[in-house]
Amino acid sequence: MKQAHRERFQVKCSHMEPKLVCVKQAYQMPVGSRLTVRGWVRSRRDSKGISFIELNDGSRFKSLQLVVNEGVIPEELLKRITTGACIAATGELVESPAPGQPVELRVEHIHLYGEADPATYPMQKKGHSFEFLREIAHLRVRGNTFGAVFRVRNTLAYAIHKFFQERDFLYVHTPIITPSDCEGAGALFRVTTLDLENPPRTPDGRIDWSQDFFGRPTYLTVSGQLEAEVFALAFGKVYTFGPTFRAENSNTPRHLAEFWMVEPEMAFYELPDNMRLAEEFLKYIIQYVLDNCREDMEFFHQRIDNTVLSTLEHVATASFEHITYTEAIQILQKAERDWEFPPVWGNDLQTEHERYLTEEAFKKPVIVTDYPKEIKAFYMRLNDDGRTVRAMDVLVPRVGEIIGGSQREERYDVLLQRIRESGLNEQDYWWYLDLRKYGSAPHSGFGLGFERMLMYITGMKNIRDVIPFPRTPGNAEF
RNA sequence: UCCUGGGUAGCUCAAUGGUAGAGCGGGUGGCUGUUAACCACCAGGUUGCAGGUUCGAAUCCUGCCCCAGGAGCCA
Repeated sequence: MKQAHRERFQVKCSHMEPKLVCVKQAYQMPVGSRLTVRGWVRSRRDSKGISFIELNDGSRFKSLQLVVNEGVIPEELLKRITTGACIAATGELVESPAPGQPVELRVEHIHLYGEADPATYPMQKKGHSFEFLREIAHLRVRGNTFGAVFRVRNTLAYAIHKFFQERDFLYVHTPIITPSDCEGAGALFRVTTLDLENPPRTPDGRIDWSQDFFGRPTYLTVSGQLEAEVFALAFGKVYTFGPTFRAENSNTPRHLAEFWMVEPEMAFYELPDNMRLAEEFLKYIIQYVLDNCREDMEFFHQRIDNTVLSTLEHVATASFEHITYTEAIQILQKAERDWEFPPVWGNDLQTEHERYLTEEAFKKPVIVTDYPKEIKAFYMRLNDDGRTVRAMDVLVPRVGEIIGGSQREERYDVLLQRIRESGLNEQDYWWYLDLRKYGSAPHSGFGLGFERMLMYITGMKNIRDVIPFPRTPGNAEF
């Protein structure tokens, strides 16, 4: 009876209009459904009287196997369906007789949207080096690794918004173009409409920036923090999530000239509250990716870094280590190690020091707080000792500093003093100082490098492989 | 920017002063409900660029360009 019912159902199905679905949906459809899927061919394998096409549309890691029996489509068309080609396929979803996939599509019809000449199409079935794939960033996204990277990137971005929105944070869009050198350090990209071949000059021969578009020098932002503080002192809890630009000539696997940063800023938060939020935040977004990108994460675990799943599961549950800078220096000085730079109180922690702390001393994320004021930014709140500031750096294995933050200096006189000490022009910070003059409050915040987080989660070793089109010194292709 | 290593076929690499090769990919044919398929044959090169040394340079020397890793800067 049941069998007869199913046969009748399938006959009925075969007369139904095919349903247009993505590959991810196709795997969830009942056997017997008539479907149309569209995507890009990963590979074609021919046998006597039968061909197998792997079709991927980016909707999930796994491709859908299309089965083409001889004579169903013209031989001439089949030959043009090669790796990289874009097609639509219509057919019936059937159980697969072979291991490797639960279901497959028995093809009735194929439409070829766009061919991909196999003699010149650079993506091969076999693995390529990441260095080579960077040169073809417009095509690398069709491969397994970059498919997984950018699905995880999407999910991570969503998790970040979800975390803050669930906690009543306001998402604020801080400006991309700013007049201020926020950190007081670091090279900026200048924004100008002046004719660089023949710029207007002042009587003493200098470039006359007053004739520039904004009537003053402007730059691409290196941080939205100062503007986020404005919003924190009106909305309480806010965050920014946007592009950030650094013109440093950094050539490392951890630096980009254009990257994305998440910067929460909270009124009434002191440093311990800030630390608690950072830890809760990291655990939440890691757990969200583990729960929602299982298939992609298993790929990273198998092919990229076989410690990635266990590390993330550990981080999502273990508590972070908390130490002060002073304690960190003591630990480093006691360590039996030949340091290239011996740890000395007053000097910044070197990469080798940070890695020792997080990878060897504690083997988990470490939050280091209360750095000497000389090595941190002017806006960080001065401790009562007068020597240290309420800074915090979150260090994680392999990536190093993933979060940098602090409690902000909310006392007008102290902040003014720090601005002057740092050699900054206090007039440039008039509105920032005003925040301390009118209704000031203790407040804190931090910055998370989005791509660094993505490296940590995926195990990818180079930051240029977790952003769609990396901008680094000497490279702005695409 | 500094230090180190590298640049040879579409890709990944070999050839250590003496005829530029292999695997993969590509083409052709064969075989097979295939799974990074398999077998055979074929095509494929300004050895990063410019000079120099040498009878002879992928190989040695000089300069430049590009890539990667480490450092600094930082997220």
